[in-house]
Amino acid sequence: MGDQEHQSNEPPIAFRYTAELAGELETRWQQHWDKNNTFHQPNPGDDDFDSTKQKYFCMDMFPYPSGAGLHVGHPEGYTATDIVSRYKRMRGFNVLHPMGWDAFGLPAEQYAIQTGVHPEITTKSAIDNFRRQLKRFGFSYDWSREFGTIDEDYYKWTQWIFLQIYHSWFDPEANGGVGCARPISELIEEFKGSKRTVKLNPNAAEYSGAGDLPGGTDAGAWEKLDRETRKAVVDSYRLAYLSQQTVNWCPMLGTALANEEVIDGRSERGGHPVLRKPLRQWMFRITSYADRLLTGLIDVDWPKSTKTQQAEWIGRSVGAEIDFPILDDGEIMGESLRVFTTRPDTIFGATYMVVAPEHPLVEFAIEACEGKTDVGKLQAYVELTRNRSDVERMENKEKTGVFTGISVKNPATGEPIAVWTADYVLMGYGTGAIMAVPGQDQRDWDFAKAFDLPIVRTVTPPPDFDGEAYTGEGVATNSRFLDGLEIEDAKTKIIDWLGEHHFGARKVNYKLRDWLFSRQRYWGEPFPIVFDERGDHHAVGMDTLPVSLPALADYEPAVSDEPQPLLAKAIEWVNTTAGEAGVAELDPDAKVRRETNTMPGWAGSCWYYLRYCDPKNADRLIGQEAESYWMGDNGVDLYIGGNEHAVLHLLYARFWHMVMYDLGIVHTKEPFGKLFHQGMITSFAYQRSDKSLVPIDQVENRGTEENPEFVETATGEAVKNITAKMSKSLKNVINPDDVIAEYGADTFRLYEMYMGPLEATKPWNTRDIIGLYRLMQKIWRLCIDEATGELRVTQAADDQVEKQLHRMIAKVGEDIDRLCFNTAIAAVFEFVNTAKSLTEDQMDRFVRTIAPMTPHVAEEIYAKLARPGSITHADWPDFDDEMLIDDEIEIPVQIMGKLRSKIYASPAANAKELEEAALADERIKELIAGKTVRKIVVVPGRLVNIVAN
RNA sequence: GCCGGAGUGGCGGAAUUGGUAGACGCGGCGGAUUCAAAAUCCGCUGGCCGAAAGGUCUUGGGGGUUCAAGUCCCCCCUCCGGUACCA
Repeated sequence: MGDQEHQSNEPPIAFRYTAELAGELETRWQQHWDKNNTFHQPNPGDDDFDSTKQKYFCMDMFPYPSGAGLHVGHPEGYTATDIVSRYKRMRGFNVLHPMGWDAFGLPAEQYAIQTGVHPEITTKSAIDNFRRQLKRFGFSYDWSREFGTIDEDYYKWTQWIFLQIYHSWFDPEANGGVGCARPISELIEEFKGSKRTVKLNPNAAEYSGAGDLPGGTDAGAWEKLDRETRKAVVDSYRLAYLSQQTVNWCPMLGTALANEEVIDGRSERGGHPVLRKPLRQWMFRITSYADRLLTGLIDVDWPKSTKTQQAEWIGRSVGAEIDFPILDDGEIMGESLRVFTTRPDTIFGATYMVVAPEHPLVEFAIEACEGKTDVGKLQAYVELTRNRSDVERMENKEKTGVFTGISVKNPATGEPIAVWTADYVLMGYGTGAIMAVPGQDQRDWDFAKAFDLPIVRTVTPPPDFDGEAYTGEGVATNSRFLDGLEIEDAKTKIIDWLGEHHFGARKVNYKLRDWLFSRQRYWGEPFPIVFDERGDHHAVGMDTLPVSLPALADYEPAVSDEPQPLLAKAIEWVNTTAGEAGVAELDPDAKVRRETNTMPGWAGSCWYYLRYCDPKNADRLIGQEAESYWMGDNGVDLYIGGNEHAVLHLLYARFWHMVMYDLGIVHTKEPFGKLFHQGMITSFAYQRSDKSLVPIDQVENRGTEENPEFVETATGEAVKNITAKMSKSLKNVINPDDVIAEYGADTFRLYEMYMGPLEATKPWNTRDIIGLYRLMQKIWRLCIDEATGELRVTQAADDQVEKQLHRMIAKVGEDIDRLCFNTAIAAVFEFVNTAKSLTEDQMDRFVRTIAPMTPHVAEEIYAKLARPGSITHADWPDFDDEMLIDDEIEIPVQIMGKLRSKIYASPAANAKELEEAALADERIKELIAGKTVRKIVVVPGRLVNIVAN
């Protein structure tokens, strides 16, 4: 405080690199870039488009513009893509580096409920704030391509894509069995022309396993069918379909959620409890693409962990479906219970069956098995499990169940076995029924023990095995004709046997479920669908898009057990005519009601990368020329974002892309050629001994700087200094605006890139920022006279500096290519620490090298050097390979692998020369005296190792 | 439980292909400058032994392969992320 008096006595250094100076030059250049459209990238077909250049599509995961503004996590990935984009421009690429807004979503709607302010108003002001903050970082986005998912021009095409999916079906035989989406009109033509058997889609999830196929599986000739049956058949093929089904209902959010959005029985957003409730919903037949979604992962350059996560979510498993004939008083009655198993080889050990409580056979048993089992108990069990939430199910894994009274015949042993129901079998996977093999499955073992059911081992465990169920390798036993076979051979043999006797066949199953696409919220894209008076759905006409979201008087969800979508409140909007809605197949005056569900937040993010390529196109979602150029061979060349999207967004977007690929809208098989996840930025936090966390302002250090002793102020309890997620409640959130005000944007960019590897989780440490601020000052002082603000140029080039400059250029370029920004910055440190003065030409190359990382200061010095145009479009400096080689290098000499001496030699010295030089070294001579040299390993240019004892 | 990733000085981290472990930054110590401080500049900074030269130990722990291991192999521990009654 008092220091200021003294400071004011000093002569001011007018052009020192301070936060004020940084702020001045940064905002000046940001305005300049804005005014001159410096980052504008023309499209193919534009007058100023340079078609000789290769493309580079470099993209961030666009943010949800929250009212809280940018978090320090946002600029981490954004700085990385900005550095790469600027670098690639300088390397002569046409760079597509866009930004937009993922702007539909719950927070704005929740806020609207509280305040009555329309979400559009709050969202738009949040966008303005985000844009202001991003511009303050100097990111080189082509802002002319900016859009939000809430823009009508944009969601018009989101709705359009929905209709493309709605109007399509998946032909699994197409493309030699790979499968392909085709227009639904082609399917109908094939039905009409009798080129295809008219039947319900055998792969339709809404029908499978339940045995409730209306009109049977084979419907007969198309002409003879009534309207309802035709419709049921066609809808069973559509890639977008309506289904009355049990959904994940979240009462707190007032909406149903996709499986991917439910984590441990709670909502992914907010962590609210999720219940199971039947609801009529729009679904996407993403399961048709399970195999392509899986195999497509092989060729993309994505983090291994992300590929694994998606692969596991898809959950392919190979096994067999086996029919167990249902017995009526010991006689086969014609119906069978079908199960899926990955271990058909263990069928001789299948001593009982289990079906899920929702399985139709249980319903049948309740009606038909009076006297064979306690039907009341059975019914009570079904009731109990239905009301049990997922959270409860996960917490309590004790095996429970009831005998259904039904028996089936084990086709392998011929023995009758009992059918039980238990909630450890899930209706949603396989056929909702299993053959229980307690000898080889721990869950079945636990159940068998709990209910005293027989256990037969069919794989011989090792002699020292002392566990319960044995799941390891071994040979079959107690399995008649399989005995002695290894598991894989036994599987093949039993599947063949089952096939011959018509008991079953090989089958591939997936964990992936169809994608629930309806939400009962307001702030989302309306569906381009109407319902006629019979309740049948119709697509609105393409030329009536967009179906605009109507304003509402209030956004409060109706409190009701029967969920009611909010849009139902917009009565005038809901009720329209077929003519208005552009439904050609109905009479124009026919009354129709609009779909009142909205699309989930994922819809807009499923295809935004395509719109960036051609954001203003009014006629198509993307022009052909733009698509072909920007998507190129690889799709998006670099896509950076958080790994929280490893499954959700990245799986959904791939699915939409694949459908669009099949329909000829895009030409690459995958949307994102290279994907990278930036790590989380954490913060320091304090933890009590019970592992609970204490807000940062309730802790004090009662020790010293070197030996800190942190205690909670209120209680005096010792707390541990740890790193944890930044959160409001811990008061350890860093606001990027504050950091920029204190140090400038270039320093901020450098700091986040220097913290560590881009992918690593790293703690924010304000103490460390100063080092990067000092680097900025050193860069500035190296080029600018702090007293005059003029360039500081020397005439005579220093050889050593010249050499270092070449090295830095080589290192920085190489490190940017491999996204190792921390080591690139270390190379800049090394250069600046060595170089005391630069020639004009050296300075020019120096600032071009640092320009991708610190664009403002680089642009300022470049302008002072009076170079024409923006440094943005300057060429990346060349370096000379010759300059990277030293005249003489240090070669370590080891004896028995331990460093004993160093010799100096030409980097070109061969093995013989190095060996001689090493043996001639005084210290080495001394150390090997009296020993026998057994071997000398020489790695030219690296080291000499003498094996002597 | 299963799947992925990680564990290196006081702290963040480097070591790209098995070849000098600790680049670079922070912090710390010492010095120059200053009436003094800030800022800046210079030097030192993994532990232990030693006055020094040097020696010795050291990349979570234990074993192994190799002339040579932070890096490869086997076993174990800890932390982070994902996932889970998926048959």
